[in-house]
Amino acid sequence: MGVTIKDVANLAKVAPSTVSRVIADSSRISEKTKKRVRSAMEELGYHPNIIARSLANKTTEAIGLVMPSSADKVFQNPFFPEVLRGISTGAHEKKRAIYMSTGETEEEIFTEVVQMVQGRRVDGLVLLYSKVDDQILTYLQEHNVPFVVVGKPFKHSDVITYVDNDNFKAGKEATEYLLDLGHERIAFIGGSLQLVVTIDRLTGYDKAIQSANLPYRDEYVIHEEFLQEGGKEAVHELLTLKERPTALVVADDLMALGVLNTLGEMGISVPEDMSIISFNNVLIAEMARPALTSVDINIFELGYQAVRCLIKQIETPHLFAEQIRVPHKIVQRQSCKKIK
Amino acid sequence: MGVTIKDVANLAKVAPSTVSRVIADSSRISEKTKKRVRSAMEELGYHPNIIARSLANKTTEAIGLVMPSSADKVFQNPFFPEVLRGISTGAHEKKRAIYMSTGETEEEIFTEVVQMVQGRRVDGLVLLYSKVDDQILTYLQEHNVPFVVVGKPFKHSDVITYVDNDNFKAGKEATEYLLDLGHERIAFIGGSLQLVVTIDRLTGYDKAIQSANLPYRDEYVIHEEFLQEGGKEAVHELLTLKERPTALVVADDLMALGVLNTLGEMGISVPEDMSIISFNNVLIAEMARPALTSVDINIFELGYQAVRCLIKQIETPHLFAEQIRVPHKIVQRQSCKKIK
DNA sequence: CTGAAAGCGCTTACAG
DNA sequence: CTGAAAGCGCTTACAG
Repeated sequence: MGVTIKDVANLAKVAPSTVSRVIADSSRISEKTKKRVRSAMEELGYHPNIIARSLANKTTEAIGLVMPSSADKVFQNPFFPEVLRGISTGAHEKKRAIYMSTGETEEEIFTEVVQMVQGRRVDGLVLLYSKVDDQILTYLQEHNVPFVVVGKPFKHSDVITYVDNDNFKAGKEATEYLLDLGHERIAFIGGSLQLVVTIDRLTGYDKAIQSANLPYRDEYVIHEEFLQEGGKEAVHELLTLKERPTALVVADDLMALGVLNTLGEMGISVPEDMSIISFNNVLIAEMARPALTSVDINIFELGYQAVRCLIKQIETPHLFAEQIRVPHKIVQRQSCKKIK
Repeated sequence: MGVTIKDVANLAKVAPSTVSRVIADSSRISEKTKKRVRSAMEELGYHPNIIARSLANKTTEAIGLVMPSSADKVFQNPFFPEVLRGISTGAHEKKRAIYMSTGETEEEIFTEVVQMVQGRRVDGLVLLYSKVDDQILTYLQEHNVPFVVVGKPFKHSDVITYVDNDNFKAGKEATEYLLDLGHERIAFIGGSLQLVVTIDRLTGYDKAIQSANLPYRDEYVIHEEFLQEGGKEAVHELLTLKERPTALVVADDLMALGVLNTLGEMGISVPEDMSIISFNNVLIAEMARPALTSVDINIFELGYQAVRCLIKQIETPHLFAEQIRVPHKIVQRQSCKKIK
């Protein structure tokens, strides 16, 4: 192990700098020497040391991925592999490698990001979440590191590049869908209020309720984790109410699955006694019984576009921030019904 | 951006080498100067350049992940995020970062691996699959790169470190489970025969069939992709037979889901007309209707142990190869029934 | 079109 | 316990 540019230079009888230029396919080198150098590389089985190159020219051809904290839980939600699939596809097209953080707590992840950035391991980052007070985002902004966020930044969204659905509109449409079916007691089950996606969808829900001249009910808005367990908790809370809702907007399929199972255990049948519309439209939405009507948010595309934007930013400095809206679409299945 | 060891050295009035030793917390430096240097680092907001360190000491604190080809498809199977969760947890415990390949074809992935290795981007690799003729594995062996495989290597398994279930036994037990229910016409639906996991489970199936003195039927063994589509194809093949099987051993839950859906479409009910036992025990096994009896192979643990072994190998050279068996367990649900 | 030299930011024998 | 110097394997002005 250890064929270097020098060995190639010796064999090809040129200077190391020439070899370097051949690797970069510089137009200033004659075809003849290029050939000679290349065959020397071939003969020796030379492969460039990317680390050394990175140090010299300050570029890594790698992008970093920042997961939300509690990665452990994140991986349980099918959103993640799907967005990763989009990211991976985009990175592959642009010949970039992916570098992943593995921290569990917010603090650890912050440290990792600093190390990625200052350690010059990556040329830029994609944040796989967007939350209200994010020290990581602030850090990246301050240090002028190229980054893009999947989701809408809470603040300064006009100067930050991001890829997102129109979650306000999606939340509104989902709610209107239930309103159109005649429901008037509609509850909202979302994730943490720290997550911008929750805020946006909730705002859309509010708007729809308000436009329909229905009373706003505090007790109809629940926040839990984007996991089955979260859905379960939410149902328990809602069913203690005197005036139970007849329909639910659930901000995540996995959560909706928990809702469904818990309702089932309690003998409440969907969609007869309760209508449900959820978000993401991952495989489990289709598999659930009844199959879930769900808002398809095009997760793959979110990841794919995020990487494209990031690489554009890395390649052309001082680019203006770019905002990309990925369209959504309600996919109707069997979890909603007209109210009697 | 750009505080270096030199800046720190100047401020602390020591040599750069001393700063370096303080970073490494060398015992040869007095507490007094350590303190001085550390406060200088603090004051300047110093963070080590990991790339430079890697170049100097030839270590990266990162591990590489090699996906099976067609990563695009792999990400659709819930096996992947779960094994990644284990890997991420293990990597995090040992403070290693994860580097992911993004290639689509075998050729591309091979190139990426060579670049990771020769480019010194990673200290070692984990292969997330095991197949019959794997040039990547051969390459890593030849170049003495630390690596571990999730799954059993086809050849030289005694000198390669790997983490796997006892898939022979698991395949045998799954088949015996059906035999015990009185089934005699049992088919096997597996993945590509290039994958060792398929071979092992199939061999176990064969063994069980043989031990039960049942005839071996070529037409009862089908190979498809580990996707829903694969399950669908398999069912279409099996149902053309004159003597249809009454039970199926399916080597993957996602595939089993495809089987289930296709049988449903054809009006064949599970478990009344057909029993199914599958593998992996991911969420969809539990969600399927009927819920699938599935062999839990402890995917998280496969990933977690793989990383632990890898890091052990990296840290202690010339270690003997290690083989780890992760236990499996049949989880009974509603997809199997005694034959009438 | 090509080469000699400096530099990227660290680490690590070697010397004292 | 600390420092001066060489080196890790590249790239890139500068010079010719």
